[in-house]
Amino acid sequence: MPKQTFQNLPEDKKKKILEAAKNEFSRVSVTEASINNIVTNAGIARGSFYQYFESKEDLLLFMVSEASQKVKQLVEKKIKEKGDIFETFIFFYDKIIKTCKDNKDKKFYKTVFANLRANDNIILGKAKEEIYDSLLKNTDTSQFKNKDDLNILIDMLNAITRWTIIQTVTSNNPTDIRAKYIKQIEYVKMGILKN
Amino acid sequence: MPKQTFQNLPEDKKKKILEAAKNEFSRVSVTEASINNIVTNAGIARGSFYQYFESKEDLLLFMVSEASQKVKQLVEKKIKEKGDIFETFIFFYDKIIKTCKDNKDKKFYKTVFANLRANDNIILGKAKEEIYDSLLKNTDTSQFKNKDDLNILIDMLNAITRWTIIQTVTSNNPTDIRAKYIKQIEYVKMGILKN
DNA sequence: ATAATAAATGACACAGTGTCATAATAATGG
DNA sequence: CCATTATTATGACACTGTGTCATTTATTAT
Repeated sequence: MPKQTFQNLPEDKKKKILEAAKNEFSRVSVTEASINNIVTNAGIARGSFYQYFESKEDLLLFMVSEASQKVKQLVEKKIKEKGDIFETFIFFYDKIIKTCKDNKDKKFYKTVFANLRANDNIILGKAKEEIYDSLLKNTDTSQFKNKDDLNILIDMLNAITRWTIIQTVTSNNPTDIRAKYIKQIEYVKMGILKN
Repeated sequence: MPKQTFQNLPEDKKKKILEAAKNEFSRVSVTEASINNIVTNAGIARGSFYQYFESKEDLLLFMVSEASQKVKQLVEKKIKEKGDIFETFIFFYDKIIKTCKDNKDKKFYKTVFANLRANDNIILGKAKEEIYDSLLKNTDTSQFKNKDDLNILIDMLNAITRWTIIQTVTSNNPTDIRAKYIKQIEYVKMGILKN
């Protein structure tokens, strides 16, 4: 998290810094991102950056955690509505894709998602565990063959969804990727084999 | 691919360079890896590195592509035996994990896998497409509800397997991760819901 | 032995890193 | 109001790393 010094800053200065950061993180992965570029574009001194943030990773995490928090709330609402975990994952997928495509942050999210580490989740930070717990607690398992395997199911849906999101954001024709995704969910529900 | 100059090198010199590289790539991701460290440990001049390789990415890809090639052959053999795609994926998983745990390259593979880009596959380079084609061609779909969805199934199994491999390599108690994985495969086959 | 080809070298100019002593600014209170 | 204290801003500094390239060294062929 950013240091107090950053929180104390006037809004327009914060905004300028975050904008410069967004540009840089849209250009390249966080590892390749240059703090020099950020401070130059934000019009602050190099030393100031380190007054505000521990590192560029700290800054990026802060930038995405707001969005994570929003998605988390929507997902929690959804699972509580009907307890349908499949529907909720599709809802989650659609929300993420919408966030990525809708606005001027498109490039930013594309770069961020494409450069996630192998075991990073789409949702980073504590929101991740909170969503997981919420799904565990609120999923209706009455139609499941085995209620004890909910966590296994969640892991599986997570893996599939994560991969699909990355394919979608990275690719050019996302429409049939979504269709594939829906089919995959269907197979998880009903199985691929004849009985 | 390494340049001809590298291929021409005497075996022991090649080996020394590859060893130094393996050390560095075990330490940090390829992005963070320092060519300086590699050349120092290999006892060659900085300039020489660029006589041998385009970049450090080039070098790393070369180092993993041999292993990829081996796994590819084993997987192709397996799918041709019985055409059972589920069994083949589990076989693939086991092979990869074995490669990772067995030998002194443990740290190397762990670092490599943990630092894959979001849309990198476990198998990199052309071996990836070759495996995919081989699975498409040799899978027995006679028991499938819908034979046309084989590619969708492969994508799904790939997403699950990739995620599981990364969890396994990254984690400390890999045993129950494998058990979970087997259950997930089972759900893909038979479905999670009661009929 | 000599020319031609291939391999090896490290200095060079450049870009970026995190730190830190110091300077500028703001806040507080007597 | 000024003096003191606390907060914020700055950029020079020492460092590590980058890719290039003209030059040197070694090898091969004739």
